[in-house]
Amino acid sequence: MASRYQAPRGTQDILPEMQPYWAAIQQAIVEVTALFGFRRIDTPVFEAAGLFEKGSGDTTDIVEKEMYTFRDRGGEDLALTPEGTPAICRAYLEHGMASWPQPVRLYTTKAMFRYDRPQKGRYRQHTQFDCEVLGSADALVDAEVMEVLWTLYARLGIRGLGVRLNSIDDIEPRRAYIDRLKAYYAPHREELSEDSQRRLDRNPLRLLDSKDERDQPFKEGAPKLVDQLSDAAAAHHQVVMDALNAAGIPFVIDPLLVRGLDYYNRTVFEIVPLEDERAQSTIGGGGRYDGLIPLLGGPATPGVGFGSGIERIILEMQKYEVTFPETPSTRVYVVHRGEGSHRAAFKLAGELRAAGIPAMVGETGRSLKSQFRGADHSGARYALILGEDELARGMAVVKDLRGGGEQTEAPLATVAADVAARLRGG
RNA sequence: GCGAGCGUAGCGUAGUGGUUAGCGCGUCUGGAUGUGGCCCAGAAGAUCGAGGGUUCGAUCCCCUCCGUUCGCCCCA
Repeated sequence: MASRYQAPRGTQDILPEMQPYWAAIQQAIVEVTALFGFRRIDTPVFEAAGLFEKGSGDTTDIVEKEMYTFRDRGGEDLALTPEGTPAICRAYLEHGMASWPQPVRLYTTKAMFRYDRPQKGRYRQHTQFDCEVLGSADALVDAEVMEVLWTLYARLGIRGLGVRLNSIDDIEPRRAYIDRLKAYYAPHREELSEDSQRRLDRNPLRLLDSKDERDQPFKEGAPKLVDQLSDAAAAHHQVVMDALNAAGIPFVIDPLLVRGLDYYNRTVFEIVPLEDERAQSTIGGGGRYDGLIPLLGGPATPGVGFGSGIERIILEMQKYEVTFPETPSTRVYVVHRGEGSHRAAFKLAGELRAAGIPAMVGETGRSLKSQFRGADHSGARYALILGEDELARGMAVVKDLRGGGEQTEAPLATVAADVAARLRGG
């Protein structure tokens, strides 16, 4: 270990070689959101802890087990943002966006923090692309946000994805369903796994999602929410499916898809790599949350949106061997040697940059050989040589680093313009 | 939070209960004193993840911790 310090568990440095992925994704996000009429918003890295306790649900894993909370010097209870939706809803209310033309379409990319056991594709700090549409109850919008993600992934060269879709009805009818579900499982409580016994009390919908052997016998006979939706939710669900079909987005209904946040109603979805056994491979997921803004103290305002993890998007891109050509770190490399050459080299590099040409100067005092190696590694097209001889004559040598390395001379006063012209000419 | 695997220079790796822990890539320097990419040579770079224990002696055995990977939970 090179240092006694290392990046905190579950965090990572994004090194220069990985930056092209981030830049490409950022660029694609800008373009795709523009196609759908979204506007960017940025919210703070931390918020009042209560926003998530109230909004996300204080019995959800994200809030109960994974939230980074702290009390600041003024005694405020704050939390590093664990998920984006409540923060954007808070901003919607705070800035009176209800008086904007509805619906309001917002997106952001920002760091999210969850205190969880790290694995590949699961980090304590990860970056999420988030889209939210506030003020529309239209089922078409549910399909539309899925299409945003679908379009983005396609642009980035990710293939082999599928949408898992479900409807978990509205709050009231869901309550009735949960009662039926509990009634179904109650007689078998003792036969269930410990996890599922806990779920029976805390989050019964999760029972259907159990992977434990002991729970399997009961899953089949359990009532499925999606099969007995309220009329309104069923109609909504049908429109979502129709729209997805119309858009040519393949999906499967997954009656077991529940998602871990309390505020969802009706549509929930995840986008997953089809042939991936990994537990944490979901690259995007979201749903409708008509009850969230009222929960935060706002007026009845429907909403739908999603989050998608940039780190996981990159893993998928790498799986499909999406790569980026190495970009040269400079165009012109100024090699210099001898008494006072550093002044001329520095001045020349400045002239080049003023002309819009990336330029670097070799390390003072290093051998020409070493400086030329640096020029080679930099990917520069031209090396300019300022040695004792050249300076004495007021000249600079221009060496073409491509091909045979042919050299010509030009006056110091005009060499920058000369090289600029040659670069423009190709 | 639970279970399991892994942890040797920047990266990839070899190796052994006991003299200076090897190799490749990369980095730096040089190849008669002003020139890159190939080649050659040399150098730097590792308290063998950290701490403790067993032992005459541990990188190699045991424990704890840290990190990472896989599964569970959950999620992006």
